[in-house]
Amino acid sequence: MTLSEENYLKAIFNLEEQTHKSVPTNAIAEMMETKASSATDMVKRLSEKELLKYKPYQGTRLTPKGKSHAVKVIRKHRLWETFLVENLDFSWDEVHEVAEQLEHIQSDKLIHQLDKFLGYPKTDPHGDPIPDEEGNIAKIKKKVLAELQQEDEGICVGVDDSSSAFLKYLDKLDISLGNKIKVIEKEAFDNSMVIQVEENTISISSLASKNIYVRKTS
Amino acid sequence: MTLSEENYLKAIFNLEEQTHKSVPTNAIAEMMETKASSATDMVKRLSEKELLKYKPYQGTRLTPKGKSHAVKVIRKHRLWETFLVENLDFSWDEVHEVAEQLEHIQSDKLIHQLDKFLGYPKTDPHGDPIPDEEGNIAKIKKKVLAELQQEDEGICVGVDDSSSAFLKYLDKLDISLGNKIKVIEKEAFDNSMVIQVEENTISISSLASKNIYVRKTS
DNA sequence: CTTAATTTTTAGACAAATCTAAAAATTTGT
DNA sequence: ACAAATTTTTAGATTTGTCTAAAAATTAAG
Ligand SMILES: [Mn+2]
Ligand SMILES: [Mn+2]
Ligand SMILES: [Mn+2]
Ligand SMILES: [Mn+2]
Repeated sequence: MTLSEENYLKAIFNLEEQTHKSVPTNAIAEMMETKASSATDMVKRLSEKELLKYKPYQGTRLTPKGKSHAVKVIRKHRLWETFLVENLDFSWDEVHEVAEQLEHIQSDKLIHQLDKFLGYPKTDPHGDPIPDEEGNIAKIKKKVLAELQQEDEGICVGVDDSSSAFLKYLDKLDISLGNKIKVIEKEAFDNSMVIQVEENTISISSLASKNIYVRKTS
Repeated sequence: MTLSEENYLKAIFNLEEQTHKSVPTNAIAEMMETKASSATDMVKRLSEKELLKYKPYQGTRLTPKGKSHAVKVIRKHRLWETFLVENLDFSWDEVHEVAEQLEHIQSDKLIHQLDKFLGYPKTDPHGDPIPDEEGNIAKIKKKVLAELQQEDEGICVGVDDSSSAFLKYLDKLDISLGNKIKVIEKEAFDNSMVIQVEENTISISSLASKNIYVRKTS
């Protein structure tokens, strides 16, 4: 399995998770930041290897074999991100690029031992669940902050957009995983919110509140 | 810089260190386990990028730029090997393959932080010096065990052959880095030796004793 | 239902890294 | 010195992954 094949597999897995429908070629190309013709070529190769089912013009779906491989790559990605933050003083907005490389290292022992070294973490630095050795992914109970009503309280458990720009913005507002968040006010006009994060009271836009996940506590 | 280019650079660096002469194409091909024609192609590409000087039929020598890059890859290789042994319970005969992949991960911060995390180790699990951030490689004072005379004593500081087979053999004999070794007897007939390693007395062949490095202490 | 817009595939080209087979240069042996 | 052996390079082919441009299929609109 080549690096490029693994990246496509991961992209297709994520797209399929979102819609639970067969994935259009253009969606793959967009996610991979490549051309549709390249995506077609790759999809044909992966189909040849029985990692996915592909019908021309009908899009693709991963086979169990393809899914299982994609999940392994995601497991590695999230374990490495955890290592970078926990042990090498990376911040959560710096880890993605490096994990994007590390996720392709081939060694069962390495990943097993890394998991052990980290103490079998359940989630990565962005709150995303780390698949276990058998490929099971725990479902994390979460709601978008934007859905909470005035006076509602929750704990920050993840982000939808984990781009460096958004994560840095959250750092500036002192919002991080595990923080207690309370909705003070919701502005109907633009859907912005005034929230209390631990001790601080701040205002955030609708765009931001739609990208923050919380576990409701009240 | 591609993975393959980095592997060639490292191979050429090592060959040049051995002989301090310009490196023949066949030697490169042999070390890379590839064909001479492939080595020629790659050497031309690296020459194009000014990482080495290549004159047809005359062999190649790395430029300072090429050397510096090779040393960076070696630094990464040895830091990762150290991490695997120190933190992930790998044994010294298991690390090479994985480090061979990890050495190509591109991130200055990663390698700087890994070095810090490990406590700035001076040598890797095979006793080889780890180049510092500026590319300086400490010279390790060492002698092959085979050169010691009867009654001489030393400390095991490295191995020449770090193949898995040889390292496992050393494990079986309980020889590891830092062990005190004393020459009890040298057999003129086949150059085998009887040595005392810490508390154990064992006999080793000439081939083995030529692949073990010691720092003489008496 | 037929045309227009969009999506997807095919055709052909290119760079990287490799190979085999053949040609060319260098080194060795007498 | 000259033929033979060895080393090295070239020529041409292959695989992976990508691209552009054009053709084909599907979907949307009037
Ligand atoms: Mn990746
Ligand atoms: Mn993540
Ligand atoms: Mn390598
Ligand atoms: Mn080593």
